Amino acid sequence: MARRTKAEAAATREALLDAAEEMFMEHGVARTSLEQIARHAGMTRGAVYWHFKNKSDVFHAMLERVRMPFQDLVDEIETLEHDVSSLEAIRIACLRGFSRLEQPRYHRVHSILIHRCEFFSDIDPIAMQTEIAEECHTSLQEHFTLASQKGALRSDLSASVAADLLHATLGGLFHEWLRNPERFSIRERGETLINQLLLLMSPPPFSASA
Amino acid sequence: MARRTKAEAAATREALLDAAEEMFMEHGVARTSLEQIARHAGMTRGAVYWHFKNKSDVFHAMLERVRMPFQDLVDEIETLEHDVSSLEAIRIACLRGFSRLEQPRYHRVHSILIHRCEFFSDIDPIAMQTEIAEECHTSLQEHFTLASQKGALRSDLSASVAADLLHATLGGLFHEWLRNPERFSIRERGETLINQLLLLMSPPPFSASA
DNA sequence: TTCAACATACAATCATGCATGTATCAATGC
DNA sequence: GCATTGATACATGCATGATTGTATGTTGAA
Repeated sequence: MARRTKAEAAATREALLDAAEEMFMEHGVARTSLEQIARHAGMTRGAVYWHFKNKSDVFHAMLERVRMPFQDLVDEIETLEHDVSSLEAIRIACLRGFSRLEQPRYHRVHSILIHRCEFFSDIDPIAMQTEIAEECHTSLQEHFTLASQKGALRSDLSASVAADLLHATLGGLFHEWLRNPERFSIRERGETLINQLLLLMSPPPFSASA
Repeated sequence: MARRTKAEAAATREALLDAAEEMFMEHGVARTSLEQIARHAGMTRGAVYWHFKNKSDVFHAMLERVRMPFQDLVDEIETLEHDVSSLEAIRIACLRGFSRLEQPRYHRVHSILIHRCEFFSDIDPIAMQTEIAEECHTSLQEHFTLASQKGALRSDLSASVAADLLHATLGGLFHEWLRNPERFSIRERGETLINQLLLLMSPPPFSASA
């Protein structure tokens, strides 16, 4: 085989990334060779080196296919429905996030990023995780601050601590689920936990808060 | 050099494990060769292959040096001080755990387990993480059940959900800290979060609970 | 006819496992 | 008390296999 049409070339690129996903997932990034990826996609290493610089480049490209900033999830909701409270927006954004995570591709790539790769050459998964976490944390911070100003938080709970708490809970749930996704649905347990936590954070129904 | 005394041999074994810790931490498990470990300990691969079967064996031995079941932390407290409430025991156990994590060796080994190793040959870090997490979760479950029976929980909060919540929070905090340990003290932020969360979980001071 | 999109071939680098050395400690015999 | 001996605690050397990067083919589309 040789020169294909542009569309075909793009298709093999995607196929290579699909293959990389599956092999990374199954054997880990370090123990997956470019040969394995190529063969699993029905190609040779030549194709890989044509489309990508090296393994790191494949990895980056793979990650690029799944990005979901937390803020985007919130924005989406706020443009969709205008009159939701701050806490409710956060709540729904979390649920949306859970749903996305259960999609195979998102699930797999995050699992690879968290559990199946060490840093190698010019890739630093910790930095990537940090970036994702930070974006989420900042967004939570802002929305809890807003919620606090609106009196939607218990008076003995600061916006900052509330953000830290929810962020930690989300992170913990995320990791717990990624470790053994078949044990429970992150949508279901996630909803339970978030509902409960936000309920605990809300001001008591009949009590004058400061 | 050749045959040393037993004590000396044991010392080189420890030195090899120390070296392994540092190299794993710095370069990741997969990218660390036994040669590197040996050299960093001032030995050759001969010493490594004498004391250990292979890299997996080194890894296992390294992990064996840091074990801290959550239940042990609780037991320790309950034998130390008798009349602490269930929630208070949980609280103190968490704080103890945070303190241990800040010790360099615990910190390093957990960081390696979480961030610096993929599965390889007969080692499955995910299974190990699961084991640790499960032990902690079970223990929390029991203690929250006890607390609930004693009326130490809000009436609208089940022991099961409470355990899940705290467990998720602990896990999230743990991962967040491990990612960037220099950003904050897990003891300090941990204490703040746990205090706040347990406070939210406690029954309101003047209100008849069912 | 040219160049994009691959396949193939090749050299070089490592890491691993084992086989084999070797020096010293410790026990034993005398 | 001392020589002998055997096993211990390593060091060294070698063969093997796996991967990587690149250089060089090859074919079909435009």
